[in-house]
Amino acid sequence: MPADRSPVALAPAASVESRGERKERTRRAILDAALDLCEDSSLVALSLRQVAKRVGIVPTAFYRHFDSIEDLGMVLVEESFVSLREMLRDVRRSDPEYLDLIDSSISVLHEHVRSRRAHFSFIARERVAGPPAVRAAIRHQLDLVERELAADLARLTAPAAWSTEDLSVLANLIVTSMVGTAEVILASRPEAEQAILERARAQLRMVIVGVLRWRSRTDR
Amino acid sequence: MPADRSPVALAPAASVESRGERKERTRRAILDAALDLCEDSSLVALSLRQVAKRVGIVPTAFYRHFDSIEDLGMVLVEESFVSLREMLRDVRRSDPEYLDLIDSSISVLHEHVRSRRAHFSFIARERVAGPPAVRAAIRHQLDLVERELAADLARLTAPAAWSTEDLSVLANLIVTSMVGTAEVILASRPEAEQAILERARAQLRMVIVGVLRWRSRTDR
DNA sequence: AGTTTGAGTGAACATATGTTCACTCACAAC
DNA sequence: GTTGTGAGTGAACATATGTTCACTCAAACT
Repeated sequence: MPADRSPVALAPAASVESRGERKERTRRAILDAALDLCEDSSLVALSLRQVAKRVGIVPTAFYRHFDSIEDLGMVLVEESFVSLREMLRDVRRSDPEYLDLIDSSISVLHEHVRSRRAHFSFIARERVAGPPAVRAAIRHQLDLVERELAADLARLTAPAAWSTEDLSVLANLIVTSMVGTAEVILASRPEAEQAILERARAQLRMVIVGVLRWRSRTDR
Repeated sequence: MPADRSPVALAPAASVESRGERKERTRRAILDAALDLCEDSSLVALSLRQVAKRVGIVPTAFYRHFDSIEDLGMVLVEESFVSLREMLRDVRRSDPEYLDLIDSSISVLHEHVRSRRAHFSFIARERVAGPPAVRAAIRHQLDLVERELAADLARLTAPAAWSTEDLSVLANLIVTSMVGTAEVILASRPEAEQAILERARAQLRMVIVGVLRWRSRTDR
């Protein structure tokens, strides 16, 4: 009875596959199952046996791929931040179709949150609720992102007008509101999504334009 | 052997107590134990037996007070928002000692997060990681707070300058950044706290002053 | 005084969990 | 063709979990 009524199982099974390919396939299946299962709880409430059952393997086989659920979690952090960085890459390439960089950023965010929903949900959730090591890893990654953004901003603004501290604060602000917006999008019912996006745009506009004008008027 | 090496147990045991007083005491002990235990995981990873052991009662006695852990969680939501509203009350009474309302708000936030740490931690965590019903309850409460803040802001600003939609967006922005700041304070090591507070102040100043000036310059 | 009530007990259950161990047996290397 | 490796198996374990049931026994009510 390997047939279990699980919506997310192993894989469509490629015709012929090498030993390594097979292993990679179940590894992916484990990661996907974990990502999916912890979406309505948390990594800390996820059991090894749950994911094994979902994947369609025996619990012990789990150990061939990961030492523990926490170990699995650390891999998911890496993976999720690959998704997040892909998003940042798209944000940086300012879409010429949009006049406003802020509006296009929200669109890109929305698009990526939709297509990589599980990853963004994972970051938002485990950032505050995950096992300590996972929490720390996520915070570290977010700090890195923040620093990169500060460097980007330094290139975009007049060097004299902004101190590195100011840039750092601004970068932190933007990253924080980005995470917040992602959370709101994730929590929103699909039909309310457009309204929420419009609101997010208005908010980001308020903040960024406000901060920029504030800064340009301040002497120090 | 009722003596268990648990740092948070039942209570110092009042001299003579009525039946109802006794019940209330263990009820409180259960709430406190749950609040404390789920701090480094989540409600979804909290077991009935854990809290029973911590309190020093037998697992079945738990049912005399709550139907389930989730039921307990709903009570903790109510309780935590009492703490949050106490903070808001203190924020509204703008401390005459401080010139700047923003600075004083951050101080009040800091003070309350310290004294009611478990409650704020609970809200921040379960908001995204709790059981669905708990998540929904927290979101609902935050929406209420947001609406009240919008009403406050309406009283504080020129009626013509701000549309209700704008006020709503601004209120949302302030609540969001309040939650974010609380999270940062909760996660910070004590010795870095002052620096973090200074940064939070700078950030809130940027945002609020920026938004205000932005708005006053906009015609529509 | 006698009776009722209900917080807390203790045993028992079915089930879920992490982890171990010896095993199979298809693929890869020789 | 023989051999070895290592992903996946299946049984077994000790322990943790939610929930039940019949119980105690002191405070509260009559």
